[in-house]
Amino acid sequence: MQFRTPLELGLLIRRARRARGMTQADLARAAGVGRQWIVAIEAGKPRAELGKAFQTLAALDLSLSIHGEGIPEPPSSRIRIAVPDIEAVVGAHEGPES
Amino acid sequence: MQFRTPLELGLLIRRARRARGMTQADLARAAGVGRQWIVAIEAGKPRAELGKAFQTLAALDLSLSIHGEGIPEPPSSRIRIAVPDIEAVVGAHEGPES
DNA sequence: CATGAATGTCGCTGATCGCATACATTTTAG
DNA sequence: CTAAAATGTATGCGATCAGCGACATTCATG
Repeated sequence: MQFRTPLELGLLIRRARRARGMTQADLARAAGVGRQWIVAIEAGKPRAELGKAFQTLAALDLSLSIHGEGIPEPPSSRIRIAVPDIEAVVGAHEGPES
Repeated sequence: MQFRTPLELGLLIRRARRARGMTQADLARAAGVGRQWIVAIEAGKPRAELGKAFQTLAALDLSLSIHGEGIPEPPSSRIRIAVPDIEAVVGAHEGPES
C-alpha cells in the first residue's frame, strides 16, 4: 500500500490498530507515546515526531519500504539469470580448435 | 528497500540525493525546508517533523509503501483466479438432469 | 434509554523544533 | 597544494511539541 502524506499514514495506522482490536490507549502504551499523540497522528498531524511514528509502526508490526532512483532493490526481487559464455558453447559443438 | 528507523531513512535520503547529483542546499530548496534540516534528517534525527520528511521524499521522487496485518494489498499483486462452478461443469458433461 | 468505554479537545508546562547566520571542517577540483 | 564548494556545528529566536489531567462527545451494548 502506497502513501505520501501524514494523513494517509494516519489512516493506515488507524486501520491497522483496529484490525488488531487495540484502543488508542493500548497502542499508545505499546508504542511508548501519549494517547494524545496517537489521536494526533491518526488525524494526520504533519508536525509529529518522526521517531515516534516509527515506534508506532513497530508496535503495530508494520513495515515500511521505499523505492525510487538511487534506492537499492531487495535481492529477492532481482532475478538472477546465468549468462552462458557463447564462445565456449559454440566451441563445445565444434570440437577442439585448430 | 525496507527500513525501520530514522537513521536508515536518513541514509536512504542521502543516497537518493547523491544519486541525483544534488547538494543538501539543492534538496532543501526543492523540499521547502532549511539546509540545516536536511543535515539533521540525513543524520537520523528522530524528532524531525514527519511532514517535512514527506516533502523531502516527494522532492526526491521517492515513494513509500507499508504492509502488514490490516493493510490492504495493491490490486496488481492480487492474482484473480476464476473458480468454476463444479456442479455446472459436471452437469454439462452429464447432459440435462432428470 | 442508560452506562461505560473509546475517542476528541482544552489549557498548562518544560522541552525541543527549525530557521537564519556565522563559523569550522571536510571534500572536490584545478 | 590551494581555493572553492559541500557539509557539519554553534548560537539565538519565536513557535510548536508531547505529555498530563480534566472534560466533552461519540460509540457500543445491554
